[in-house]
Amino acid sequence: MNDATGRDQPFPAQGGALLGGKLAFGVAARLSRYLQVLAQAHKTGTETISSQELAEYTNVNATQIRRDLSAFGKFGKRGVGYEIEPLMTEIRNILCSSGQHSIALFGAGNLGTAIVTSDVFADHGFKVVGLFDIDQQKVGTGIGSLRVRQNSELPAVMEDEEIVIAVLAVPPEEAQAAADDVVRAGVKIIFNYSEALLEVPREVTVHTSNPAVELLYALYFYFT
Amino acid sequence: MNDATGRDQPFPAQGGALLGGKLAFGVAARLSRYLQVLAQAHKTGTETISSQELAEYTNVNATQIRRDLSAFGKFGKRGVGYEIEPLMTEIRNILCSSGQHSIALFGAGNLGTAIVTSDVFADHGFKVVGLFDIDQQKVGTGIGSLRVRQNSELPAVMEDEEIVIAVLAVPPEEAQAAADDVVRAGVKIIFNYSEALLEVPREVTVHTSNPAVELLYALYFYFT
DNA sequence: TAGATTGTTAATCGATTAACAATC
DNA sequence: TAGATTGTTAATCGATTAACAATC
Repeated sequence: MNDATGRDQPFPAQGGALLGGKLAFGVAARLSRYLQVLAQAHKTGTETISSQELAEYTNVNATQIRRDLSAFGKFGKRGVGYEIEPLMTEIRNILCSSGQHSIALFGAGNLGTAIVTSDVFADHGFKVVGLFDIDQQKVGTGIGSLRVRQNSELPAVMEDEEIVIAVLAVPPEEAQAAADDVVRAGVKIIFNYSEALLEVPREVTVHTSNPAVELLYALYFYFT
Repeated sequence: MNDATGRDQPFPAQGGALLGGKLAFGVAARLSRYLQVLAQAHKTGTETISSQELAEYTNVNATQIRRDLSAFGKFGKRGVGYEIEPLMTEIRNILCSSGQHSIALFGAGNLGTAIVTSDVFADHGFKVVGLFDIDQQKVGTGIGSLRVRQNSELPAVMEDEEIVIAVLAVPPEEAQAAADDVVRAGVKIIFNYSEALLEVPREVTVHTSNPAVELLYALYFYFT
């Protein structure tokens, strides 16, 4: 069977989920969310989960979830659901994210400290390997097992570690300067916790954390 | 002209953006993101913005943006773009979010402190009116102009202030207990900064912050 | 077996995109 | 005017949903 592009596919074609072997944007985003829920359910000792339960936690329709997963194989058991651990492995393989990924964290203030001491990134194989701050008072001090470095030390750290991602936990007025530093050092993905708009070259991807934006439309649906 | 539902609409119907006077989910989400970018651009003193520029910052297609906006009126000037301040007012009206909204913040640790001292919520009219922690050592101390209270004081605070939103900035192992507290007090929207999965009644909406999820699929598109 | 849930189809709806006349 | 950008159309693609046979 051919997909809409008219070419034979290396994987079973399903409603355009795959474009020439590459996942469609939406599918990849949803698979990541499934993985997050699976990881948390796994922590609590749960062993199987149904598409219905996954749907409740991800706000993705249960049929959509079954359809997304069945594009890659028959991972479920009828009448039972999906085994969590094997499914996590499958999704990690599909997303090419089974390994460890090193990240550089900018900002050793309250937010940076909160990030370093939490598991939000660690749970998905992300490890903070460098912590940077422009405040000379903080440079040299330690947070957890990390020593705070100057921003200018990023290139040196990147000689030892392959760093593709930088997380900016700095005040909005410092965000652009930090972004410039990490772009210059060759980082390709920036996660921006500040509300500032960042100017970056086209090949660099910026993801901005936007709690207020999510609350705005949640409120809209609450009030109407 | 009728929309796909076959009923006359109180607003100009545009490709199903409006469902019986209520915005479609996707439209409301995008309008919120436009508002965030407009607010930041406004801060830097910019007065007009083109759909192309908005597209770069929101990762929404420029045609989509023009189409979303033109469903509510002709806000732009051909050859120039959109005036930022009036457009913000229009979008706030569409989203019914022109006023101030009070939020309760749980967790007076590093993350809670970072939130209270930043503008991410304040920029969109959200004001933290109550700060709560279960750590008795912290209760009574002050962060900014706020005094840390016991979780059990939430109902009392809600007698003075209408609080629809709670933000949970607590460790994952405390998140469910905090969620139970806020649900019991009648809060309808929870923003969860922890990675924990929360069990809440059907009428309560949970939004979970998921930086790692966004990085997972950003990495996928970087590696493929 | 009986109950539950997957895998899959088909139909509909919303999002995306290119293109371009209108007009500032 | 010339250049730029909106407002709008039309065509395509992906997401959503209900429904249900297959099967654990």
